[in-house]
Amino acid sequence: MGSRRARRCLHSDCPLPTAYCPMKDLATALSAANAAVFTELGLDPKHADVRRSDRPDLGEFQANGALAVAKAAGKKPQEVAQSVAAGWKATDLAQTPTIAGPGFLNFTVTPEALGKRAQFVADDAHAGASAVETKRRVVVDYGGPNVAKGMHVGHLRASIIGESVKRIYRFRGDEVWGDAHFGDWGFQMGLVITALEDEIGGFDDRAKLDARLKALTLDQLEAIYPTYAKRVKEGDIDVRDRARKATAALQGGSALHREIWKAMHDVSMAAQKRDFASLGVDFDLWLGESDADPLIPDMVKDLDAKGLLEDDQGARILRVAKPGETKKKKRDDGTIVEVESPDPLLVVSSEGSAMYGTTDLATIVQRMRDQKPDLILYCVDQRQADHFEQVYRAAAKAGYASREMLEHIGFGTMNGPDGTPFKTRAGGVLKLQDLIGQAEEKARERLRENEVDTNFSKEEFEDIAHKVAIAAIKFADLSNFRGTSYIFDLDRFMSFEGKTGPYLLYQAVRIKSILRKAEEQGVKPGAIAIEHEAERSLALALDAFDGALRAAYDKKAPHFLAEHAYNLAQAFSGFFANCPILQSNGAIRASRLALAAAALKQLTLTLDLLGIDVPERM
RNA sequence: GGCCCCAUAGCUCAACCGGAUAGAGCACUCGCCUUCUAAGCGAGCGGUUGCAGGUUCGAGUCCUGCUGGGGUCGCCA
Repeated sequence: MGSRRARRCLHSDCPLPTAYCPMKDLATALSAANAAVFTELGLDPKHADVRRSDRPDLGEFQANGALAVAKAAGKKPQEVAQSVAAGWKATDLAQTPTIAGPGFLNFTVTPEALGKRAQFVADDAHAGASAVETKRRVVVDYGGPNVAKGMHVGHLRASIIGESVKRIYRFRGDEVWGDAHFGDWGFQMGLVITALEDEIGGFDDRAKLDARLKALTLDQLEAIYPTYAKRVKEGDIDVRDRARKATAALQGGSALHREIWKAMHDVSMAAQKRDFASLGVDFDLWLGESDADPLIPDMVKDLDAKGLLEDDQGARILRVAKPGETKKKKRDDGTIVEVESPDPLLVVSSEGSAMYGTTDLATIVQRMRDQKPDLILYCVDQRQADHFEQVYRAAAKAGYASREMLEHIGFGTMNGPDGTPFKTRAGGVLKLQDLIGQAEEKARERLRENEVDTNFSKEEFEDIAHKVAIAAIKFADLSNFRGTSYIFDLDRFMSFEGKTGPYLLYQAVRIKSILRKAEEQGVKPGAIAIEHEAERSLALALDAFDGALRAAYDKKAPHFLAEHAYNLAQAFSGFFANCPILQSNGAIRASRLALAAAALKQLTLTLDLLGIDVPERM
């Protein structure tokens, strides 16, 4: 099981399968069978889709295409539904559908089909998940740490969502590179270099500079940057101009500036790697904006040769608006003018330096050269949507990449209880490590209260606390649709009750405990048979994994998988409460044990796709 | 001011191509540990989907207008 060849469903082209092929999820199999009936009746099979029902009291699956088709065929929905129902042949998949309301078809699958499907999930290395039909090469750009800023809560979403998207794409068979894309090349670098210059009174004293660079820490960079950024923001022209010149010097190749930059880069990189590791986030490429820098001169020449650049107020710009695309814009003096929209991409600043759009464009060139991707996903704050639109259009105009293969996976902000972007009580930015620390402390408290099976070693205790903390933080984030902002409330996420990360870990750990005991008692899993209502619910939950995975993949939205993980955990919990495993005997015990093992495998896998690790005990 | 996003139960969030009685969790009320981890399970309570129109067999979902909130509008990223 598990090889690519073996994963192909032999019935995928079969018009009316005579036997249910468990490689397909039940909704897909029912849809195929229903489509065959539609075709036989001369109805458009695209309306034959069957999905999980909103009305479990009437059936487990539903098809409502009869209503849509009836309109096109000029028939009554009820009549269409009746002819479809009459056209259904009894198979081992489902019984003839029942008709309800204006023409809804309701299906109930057979216990045999459910058992076969659950058995497939149990035996399958991918726990019932399908692979993509055509593999693509995909770069996922996420995380976006900044050299001059430590990781704080603002980086959480980019890291958490991007990591999950990367895992989802890879799991379905694409070739995927995650790239951290460090913010290590823009104006900010000139700014911190200028700040350092002020601090040590110039760069003339070589020994002094060396000593300072040697002692440099990320904490210091973090302290310097906001101070100077604030000065510029508040109108300090002198600092701004010096920082711009320093930026241009760095990018122009000044050895001194590069040396200072490197010291800052290295100290920051080391600290960021620790933070990412603690979050369970890993990259295949630890590249940054600076790595695209060598490509910029040739790229600018190329853009120029293609006649795409224009001089404008001392800068060089690339227009990306199509004819007629304009917007009204309010100027500082209050007058309203009509300008092109989107704004042009600023390629070379009046100071001669590269802007972040320039770097992003050059990074596309770089990726097309090195990874040759079919798709590049940018997991970045929604507020940068306009910026990416500019860059993508510029890339398309220059012929570097098609517009379709560049996609911004935007997400909303993480807000505090007051609904504004998250701050600490003191009004500052909460560091990532402090946040994780707070979550871990809550986990420790709960672990101490629990007293179950508590002969944890110090190491295991800390490991569990960490895993619970990360699970709480990540699941809270990923259970919201990424596009909207959400309110960060650590107490709620760590409440250990309800729809939380810890709940999911708890369910997984309970299954592990049973499997350990089964092992000790020499009980082996056996053929799955679905009899009890709770077994049925669990099998249906296991079947739903692939649909959730495909939705998460297509929409680049991990919350579909978060939802699935919760549904599965709940279905297992109901099964656990109603269907004794080790207390039962014979074939029933073997079947239930196999179901439990399948649930654990799929739950662990789903959580892994969300970037969440499961401890052995808790 | 232009453009984009959002508004769903007291709170935090779901709802796939427009489908049936809009779902979860928290909070609140009640029941369940002699039984594989009670961080659990079951039941109840809770809704004019911001407002007003429109499209249609059918609208939380699509269209128009309005109200409220957020974001954004070239030399930061």
